[in-house]
Amino acid sequence: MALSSLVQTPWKGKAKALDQDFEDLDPVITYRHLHAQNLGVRDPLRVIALCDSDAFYAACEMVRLGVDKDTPLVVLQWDAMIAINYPARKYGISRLKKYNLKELKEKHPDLMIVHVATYKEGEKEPGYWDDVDTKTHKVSLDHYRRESMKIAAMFKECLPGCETEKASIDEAFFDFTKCVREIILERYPYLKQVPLDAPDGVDTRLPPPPPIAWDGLGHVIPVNPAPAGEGNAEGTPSNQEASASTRTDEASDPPCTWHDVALSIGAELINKARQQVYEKLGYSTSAGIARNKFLAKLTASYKKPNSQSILRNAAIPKYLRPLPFQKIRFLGGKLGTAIAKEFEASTVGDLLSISLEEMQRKFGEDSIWIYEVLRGIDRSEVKEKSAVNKSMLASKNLPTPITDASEGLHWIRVLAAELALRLNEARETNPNLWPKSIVLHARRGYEASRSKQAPFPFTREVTVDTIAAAGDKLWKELVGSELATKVTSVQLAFTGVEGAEAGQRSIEGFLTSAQSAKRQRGDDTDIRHVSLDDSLADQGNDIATSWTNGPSGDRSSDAHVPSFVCSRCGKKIILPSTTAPSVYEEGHLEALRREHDDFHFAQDLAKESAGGLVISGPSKSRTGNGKPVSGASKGSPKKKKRRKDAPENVGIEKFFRKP
DNA sequence: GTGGATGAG
DNA sequence: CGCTCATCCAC
Repeated sequence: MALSSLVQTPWKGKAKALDQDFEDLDPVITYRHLHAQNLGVRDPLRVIALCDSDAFYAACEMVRLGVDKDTPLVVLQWDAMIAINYPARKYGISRLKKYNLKELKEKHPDLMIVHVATYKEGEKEPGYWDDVDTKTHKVSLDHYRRESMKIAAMFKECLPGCETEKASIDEAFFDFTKCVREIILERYPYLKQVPLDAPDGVDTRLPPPPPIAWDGLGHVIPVNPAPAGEGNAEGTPSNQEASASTRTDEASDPPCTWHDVALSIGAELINKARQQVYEKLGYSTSAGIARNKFLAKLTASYKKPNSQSILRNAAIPKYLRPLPFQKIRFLGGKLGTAIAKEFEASTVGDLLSISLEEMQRKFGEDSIWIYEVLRGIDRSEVKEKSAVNKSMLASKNLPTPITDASEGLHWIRVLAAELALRLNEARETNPNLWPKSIVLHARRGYEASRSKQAPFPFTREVTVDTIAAAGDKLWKELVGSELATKVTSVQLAFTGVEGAEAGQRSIEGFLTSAQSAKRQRGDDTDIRHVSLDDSLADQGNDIATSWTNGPSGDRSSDAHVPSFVCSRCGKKIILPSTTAPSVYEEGHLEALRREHDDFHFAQDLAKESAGGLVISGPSKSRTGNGKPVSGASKGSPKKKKRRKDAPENVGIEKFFRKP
């Protein structure tokens, strides 16, 4: 019944109000809008894309194994399926169910079943083994992380000048607004000048846009979707990319706008990039193109795999209304559940009757974000993220809880080995990367997990031993002297991982100059060649650490107090005797010396860099644009506190423990 | 800075 | 499901 009132002819008269709940979907676009440089999130020609990799982990394994694209393949982690590629989904295999692998193989002889790579006791690097066992192995996701970086790099290469934000291991956002604007001006040069007879000067509405050839650009989500049960809804195979043209009520679609032109150009751009990624790297992807991030994300899932979809503004109302709102980013968790309960709602349409005031009364000031999102508005920006993750976590769940104290130390060592490998690999491209602190989490039975953390001093050579020693110390603080039993989960993490993020050349040039300067000085503070930890580092996960006296001269004349004198600053460095002796603490003097050396090294770096190299401090993410608060506090909603901005650059000394 | 909670994938 | 990552907040 309401249908007839919705099927109107919006292009008749002023093209306004496509739907009374959704304003702002057909704004007047003027020459001023087109020529403006920084309209940001309010730009009426904004174009955002979200691209994600189809069944990413499974795709990684397919590429690694070089199998045909139609090969059904699943990825296991112990006996759970963590990825199922699309060919395998045709067998009805789903993520949740547990499978008897024998039966599964018998039923589908061509199904490839791959277990993720694992670290194995005694092996230095993760690998693919036949005898995976959760009691002795630890999962490694390194391969996926590396492939993810390759894909991200290729997207950036294919899309120069586009803002990109890697949102997770398998997806990224792109802001095409700027490049699209340039292309529009190139293709339609008559828009460069405001016509002399324009009634309102730069504020004159743009002339009608040219017709859009959607062919090959993806699925254009229909403005008036076919009723459920007929037509090609999701899942129906279709070779045609744009499917709207077969419908009889096509005529009721409103005419295209300049924003639709912009979307179609965005679709061209992402399409080319996706093709490159597929051809060069072998990964199929799905993309969504829309006016903002949350809609782009939603749109990407319209048709998968290996496809892309476009959501015109005009299609937003009917696309959103029936959508279960808990599918929207940030409404999938407790907040979404609370909203569903509070208003007895399940779809976006159910919530459109809730006024902003009521929403805010129940869920706080910030829920204006929710109010807007339900109406297709999202002001969050596509923000370039640092290439390096700020934290690095290695964790292990223990199916059989720890019964012996030594087991905890064993797992810490395995986790430390992984962290060492990962940090050092990251340092290959970002040499002076370091974590501000190290954190150990442990959980007993089903209790909440507890954690302890400590600063992690800068050292150029990060070894298993350095990390394990720090981990062991935290372990003692965490579980104390009481017997470590019933521990069901151990996590070791680096946090505050950062370093120089300036251009690669400047970093390298800088390092070599610093090092050659050092060589010229004839400094002998570099003791890496006699480092105890270095000799141990080659032994993989071996725990054995027998105490050997350092090379002669390592100790001062005082035989009772382990110490040394720095040749650069003359300072006597004494090993603090605050902790009880332990096999894991025997390398401490060496560690201290290296640390002290690294202190000088970094000071040199800081001095010589003066303007060249930027050591970035923690940069605050601004929250003034209506973004959701992801870490919502439980209980009654709190008002958001505006925190003061931290200074952009933090002195390098902050990151060092004073020697 | 520390430790916990929430959310996404 | 197990393993990650990020961000926020009270302390």
